[in-house]
Amino acid sequence: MKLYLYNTLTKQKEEFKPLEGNEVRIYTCGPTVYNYAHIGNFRAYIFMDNLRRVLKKNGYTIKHVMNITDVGHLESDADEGEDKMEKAARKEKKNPYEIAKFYTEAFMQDIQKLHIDIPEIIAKATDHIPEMEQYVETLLKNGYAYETSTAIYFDVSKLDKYPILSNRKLDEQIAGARVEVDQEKKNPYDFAVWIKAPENHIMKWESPWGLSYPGWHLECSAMGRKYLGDQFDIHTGGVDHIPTHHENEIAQSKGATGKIPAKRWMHVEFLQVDGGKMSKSLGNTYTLAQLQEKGIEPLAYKLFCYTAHYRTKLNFTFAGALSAQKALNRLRESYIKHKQGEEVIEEETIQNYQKRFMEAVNDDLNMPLAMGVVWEVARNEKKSKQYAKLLLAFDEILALDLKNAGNYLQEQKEVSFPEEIQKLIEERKIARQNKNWELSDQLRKEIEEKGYTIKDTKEGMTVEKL
RNA sequence: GGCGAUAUAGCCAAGUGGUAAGGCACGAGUCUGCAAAACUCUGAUCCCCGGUUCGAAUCCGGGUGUCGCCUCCA
Repeated sequence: MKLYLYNTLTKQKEEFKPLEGNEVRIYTCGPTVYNYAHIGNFRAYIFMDNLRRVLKKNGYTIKHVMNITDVGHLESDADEGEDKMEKAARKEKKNPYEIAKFYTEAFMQDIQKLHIDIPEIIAKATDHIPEMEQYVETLLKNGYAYETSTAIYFDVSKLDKYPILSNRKLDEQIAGARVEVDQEKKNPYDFAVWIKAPENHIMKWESPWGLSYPGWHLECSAMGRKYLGDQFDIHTGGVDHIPTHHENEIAQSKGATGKIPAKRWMHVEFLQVDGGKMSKSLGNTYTLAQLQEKGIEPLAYKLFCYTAHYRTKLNFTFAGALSAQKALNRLRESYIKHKQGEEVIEEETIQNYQKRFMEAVNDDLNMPLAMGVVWEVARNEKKSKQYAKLLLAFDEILALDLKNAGNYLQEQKEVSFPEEIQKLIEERKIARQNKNWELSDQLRKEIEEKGYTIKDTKEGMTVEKL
């Protein structure tokens, strides 16, 4: 079956073929570890995981690099402002390395909660300073960079075309630019690849240009090249990377190797919150922990992401996430029922579902369409072990940990109750045995008012915390 | 101001020329002492105007609305 993926570079879906053999080389722009990652960030990593899994399902092997930015990401693309790492360090009164370590670990834990596979290679920027330094030297040697009193700048005027990912017209942009242009820059859009460290800068390294630190774009170029070569298959990131970060990565690569580093560029659209933009100032950059506090599992958030295609904006609301949570539990229950089912389904029917599912995910990762197939199988009135198995096969891509569905449902039921509630439950059991419905209903009301929900089933009463 | 998206039932969202997937919510029914849960059933002609076509949600032109980017963010 053919696999189609959209390419930002050509603005169209293209049939996917690896550059070399059966191996797909991917680079993903990872987190800047100066704070907890928020659900918007995770939309991008869920996408990354979907991509990996779809490629694997199509029989490819993967060599995937994700960077951890622990230095050099300034507050502004205009090469000014503080380094984010140092700013966070000052705020938390720690050193930048402690900050990086702490938030990298937090990030990795969140990734695991979401059942996102960790890429084969995790590359920390601070572990690759020599490679970056070398990259700068290459750029200088090739005539694509120049030194000023404050930095080494990339000279965009040396390129045949800049920018190439977006349609910005630079002249018009400059007129409205709100940033001061560094007088030493040759062109307003030249960007710093290597920055000379001011006195009070904490993270800095000895180099031919004095104590300095790398520019943000440089790390991805240098590490991508080190692990994946001059040109690799796919480069992923968020749409916000298009106009600056990826544009500049391409510029750097053209300067150093003469090539565009990736054949294909894939970008995830933004997550919005309550119909508008997500930002720290609005206080709506929720973390996974904050979702969990409201009873939304990380995997429910993942399922929520599957309601929209990755190239469209997705509007997050708590109501929407809550319904995803319900849907997730329902999916788990459906799976369990199929697992216990005895119906025999024709192999052709199974294969047909399989085919429709694969066609959906192979069409530029159309998860909403794929979920349509998943639900058809899950809610099929014929309960069959074959369907259970099929759902597990789908889950190799969805990664909702369906095989442990029973455990999740069990956990939700096995919360321990305070003594007070326990007592009410027992009283109600007795009332029901005596068919004292009035008392039973009254007790149920009491229990529900204290935040629990009761279900009377054939097997007995179950109580869950809301 | 420039650039770019998008507009499908109450909400989320597939569908890119042939009589509108799916999820959530609502309503009805089955079940239940009652309820909840579960299960079954039920709903839209696709922002507006014009054009192309035997035929358009789907193509073209023009409006309008919303959102994003151009400044840090995935």
